[in-house]
Order: sequence, then structure tokens, then C-alpha cells
Amino acid sequence: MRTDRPPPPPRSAAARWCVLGGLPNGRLALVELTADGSPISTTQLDAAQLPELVAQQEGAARRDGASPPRWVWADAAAWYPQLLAAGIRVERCHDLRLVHTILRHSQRVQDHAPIRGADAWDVPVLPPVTESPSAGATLFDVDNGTAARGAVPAGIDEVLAEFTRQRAAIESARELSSDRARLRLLVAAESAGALIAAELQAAGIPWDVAEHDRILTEQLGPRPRFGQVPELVAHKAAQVRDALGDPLLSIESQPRLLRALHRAGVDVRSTSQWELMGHGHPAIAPLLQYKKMVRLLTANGWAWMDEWVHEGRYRPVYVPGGVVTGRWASSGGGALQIPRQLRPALRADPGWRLVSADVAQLEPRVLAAMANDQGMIRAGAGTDLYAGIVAAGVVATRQEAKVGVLGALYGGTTGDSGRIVPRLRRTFPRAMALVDDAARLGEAGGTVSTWLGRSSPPADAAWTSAQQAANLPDASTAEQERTRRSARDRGRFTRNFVVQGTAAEWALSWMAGLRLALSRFEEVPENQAARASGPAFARRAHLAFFLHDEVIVHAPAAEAEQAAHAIQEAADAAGLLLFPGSGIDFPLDLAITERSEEK
DNA sequence: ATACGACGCGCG
DNA sequence: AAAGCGCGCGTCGTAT
Repeated sequence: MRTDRPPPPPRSAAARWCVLGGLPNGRLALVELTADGSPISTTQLDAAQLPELVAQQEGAARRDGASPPRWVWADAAAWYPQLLAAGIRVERCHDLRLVHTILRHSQRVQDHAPIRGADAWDVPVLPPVTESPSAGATLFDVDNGTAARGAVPAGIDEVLAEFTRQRAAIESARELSSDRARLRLLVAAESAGALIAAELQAAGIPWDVAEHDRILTEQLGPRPRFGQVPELVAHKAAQVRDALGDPLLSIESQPRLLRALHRAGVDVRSTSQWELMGHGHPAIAPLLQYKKMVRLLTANGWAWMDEWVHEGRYRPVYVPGGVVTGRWASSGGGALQIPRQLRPALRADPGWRLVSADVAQLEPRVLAAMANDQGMIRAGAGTDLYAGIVAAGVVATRQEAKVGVLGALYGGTTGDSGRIVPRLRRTFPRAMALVDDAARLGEAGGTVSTWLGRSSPPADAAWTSAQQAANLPDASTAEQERTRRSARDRGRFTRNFVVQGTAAEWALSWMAGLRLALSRFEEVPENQAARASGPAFARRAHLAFFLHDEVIVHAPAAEAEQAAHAIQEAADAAGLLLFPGSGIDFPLDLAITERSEEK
């Protein structure tokens, strides 16, 4: 006979890992392990009992002043949303899917064979969560040991086996030069990111549809009936057609627009705005305005609002580890591409505030710390690293400093950037050597790694054989030129990989620390909660938005100052955690507002 | 009908 | 001014 009572509380307080997986009979298994991986106990439970069991484990540890266990599961994106929907948060986890991807390639791992052999865990792209978590839905549809998402194995035996492989792979990293400690940090940070991504989606971004509609109406005209073009857009299109003398022109079609421009005597190679900008023809100004309007309408217009904003929350799907460098991607709704002109639609709930923070020049600061380039670290001592470079006498203006640094990070060789980069190479030799070495390795087909040990994907077989073929005496000049260009492309990728990837690691560490700090904030009474329909954790200050080097915390007004303080403290802590003793600063631009500001 | 690459443009 | 890196998404045009 089945019972809905939860299983008895776990006996041992010594459990460090709580491994979750499915059983062939459709129930769930919880296996507790000690720190060294020895099993303590196995509990069988029904899916419906899981939230309470997790809550018990988290709560018991907290009452004892101990760290809660680390939950080990195949894929946080498959397990965690349902827990959040039931009002349960966990403090820490180990996400086998994300960690597998890291360990599979990491050059810090000495023996890759076991991990690479477990190719059922190779899931290149995360399928988006299709349904928002809702309490009524079936919690876990565990069938044949595979979770509903079906992406990675979720049966308890497979989960335990992969966890064992992963711990062995991490242990195989060299202890010297702190490879192992950094890899552990990366694994923890990546897993924390998986929790944060699920929480961000559950909490949503507080979104003011009235303000959004006001912006759209101001720019495009009032919302038209379905299938109609907004008034100001139609008017602008008419101006363009008029100026080009082509009353039936389909402006959306690039080939036709290009031909119309040529007929009107505008000599452009493409219809992109930077190329149009230089021309004085009377069609150009309205065309550029038209493009802006159509972009706003199609990307973030009323249809977007209807689809993505509900009950005052925009809930995008974040994809942790979605970019090879370790950056997050997003899927659906374009969370990482919200145009700045719509920023005022981000608005705190009544009595709450948005606490926004972005890091000033994150990537160059990360580079300075990685390379231990004292000159560059000194240039970053103030709040503006570019101003510091000007003060060091390298260049005359902030703009030149910025163009030069971006050229160094991206591999710019032409124009202003190509002119300035050599000067940076003289002034900041260690920083430049780090990115130049990464580029040289990549050009030669090699692999590079971030500070914590995420490695770039290896050159594929076709690339390598093309490079080799171009070195043979019978290779044509065209072929040699093509492969040289391809080698330089790869060099620019690996050059940027080490910096972009390490910046992503810093940002994950920042958010992970901030998340823990915020979880200790006071809860407000339910009647002052941000949203009755929101998750329970949204009753206190919580993360609401993340964009590479920027976070927004949604906080009760009385706690906003404290939240701002926590954000800066977490940034300082992340700097010390990744780069102890380097002296690098990570200053933030902080603002407490009711409404996010257009910049 | 559907798939896919190119293009253009939004974000860092 | 863009360039030089990493993305997602809407549209068009062509291939299937």
C-alpha cells in the first residue's frame, strides 16, 4: 500500500552528498554519501514526496549550523524547477550534465578516457524547459530511469557511476599550480549557475507592460489591429518609397532594397546601417529610422509582450553553459538582447526597488589579473580602467584606450585598433603576451584554457587536414590563403576564449556568492510580497536579471541599500577567490531605482 | 510545406 | 565609424 507520508528523516548528519536518481519501478532513489563517496544510506520515495524530503535535509543542516548537503543530480534544469514550484530551494548542487561537458575537454584532467567513454552524457545543447513550473503538473515523470527531458541518463545507477567518474577526473588534476582547486571551484560555480538560472526563470523580471506599451506607441504609433502595420511605421515606409521613387518597393527584401538604392544612385554594397550611414541621399535618414522601428516591432513589439510577459513578469529561459566559452545563452524571448530603449519597462513592484550593478570593464580586469600584469592592474585601480590607461600615458583619449583594449581582446589588426595595440604591447607586456600566446596556440590548432580550467574545443579533423594540405607543395595559392585566414580566425577565437571564459567564471562566482548572501536576508510578510503568484523565495531580496557582467536584484525598498552592499561584497569576494593576492579590483556601477534606466 | 544559410541587428 | 570576439532571433530567398 502506498503512503503519502514522506520517508523518515535521514539518520546521518555526516552526509555530504545527496544523490538523486530514478528507479526502474518509477520511484526515486536518494543515496547519501560521505565526503569521500562512501554510501551511508539509500531511501526510496515517490516523486511527490521529494520536496518535503529536500526541505528536511536543507532545514536540518541549517538548524545545526552545518552546511546543507550538495545535491547531485543529472540535470538541475530537469529537477529544480519543480522543487522551486513547491517552494523549496537548495543551497548547493552538482550538475552532472554541465560538469560532464567541462571535464570532457578540460586540459586539467589527466585521464579523460572514462568521462569520454560515457558518451550518453554528451548533450551539446540543452533543450529548453517547455512548460513553466506549475504546482499541478506531474512532478517527475521518471520512466525507465530517464527523466522527462530525456536528455541525459537519470537512473540512479547511471547517476552514481557518472558521479564517481567525475570525482576521479577532478582528483586527477594536478595539485601543484592549484589546477585541482580551480577545477573544483569551476564545478561548484557552474552548478550554482544551474540553480541560479532556474531561480531567475521562476522569479522572472518585473516588467511594466503599460510602460512597454507607452514606448511602443510613442515610437511606432498605437497598437494596430492584428495583421496591420502600426501607423508611424507605415508612414515611415511611405517616406522611404517616396524618396526612392519606387511606390511599391518591399523594403524588407534586401535584394530589392539594394537594387532600389542603386537605381536612386546610392552606391552601397549592402543595406546594413553602418554602410548606409555615410550617404546623404534623402532616402537614407527615413530608411535608417524605418529599420529601427521595424526591429523594435518584430523583436520586442506587442506580439513579444503577449507571448513572454505574464502577471507582470518576463520569464526568459536561461541556458547555463550555452556558449563554448562558458557564458550563458538564452532560449526564447531573447533575454540577453533586451534593447536598451526598453529598459524603463523593467520596473520594481510597489514598495520594492531594482538594485542594478554592472562591472566596469570586466574582461580587461580579468586579463590583467590572469597575466599578473602590474601595470594594467594599476591602471584599473580607479573605477575606470580606460582612464587609468590614459593616465599611464599610453594613449591620449579614453576612446583610444577602449578601442585598443578591445582590439587586444578580439584580435583587431586594422584601423585605429591595429594602430594602438602595439603601444599596449609595450606598456602591458604580460597581459598582451597572455592573449598573443593564446592566439598563437589556436592558430597552430592547439587548445587553450580559462583560469579555472575550461578548455576550448579541439580543432576538428577537417580543419586540421585542411591546414596540413595547405602546407604541401602542390597547394594552390588560393588554398593557402584560405587556410591561413581560417587559422587566423581560430587564433582570434582562442585569444578571446581565455578572457571571455574567465570573465564568465568570475561572473558565476560573483552571482553564487551574492545568491547565498541574499538567501540570508529577511523575508517580508506575505502581504508585502512582490507577487503573490511568485515563488516563495521572491518574498525576500532576490536576483531578477543577469547579463554577462551585470545583475539586477529585486529588493524590498528597506533592504535595497543592504542588497547593494551585498552585491559589491560579492564582487570583492569573487575577485579574491579567483585571483588571491593579485590586487585587482572589480568596481561596480551601482544604482537603486524603481525603474531601470535607459543608458 | 519545411529546412537552412545569409543577412541584419539587438546584447555583452 | 567599424573593426576584432561571443551569442539569439526575425526575415528573406532558395533548396528540398
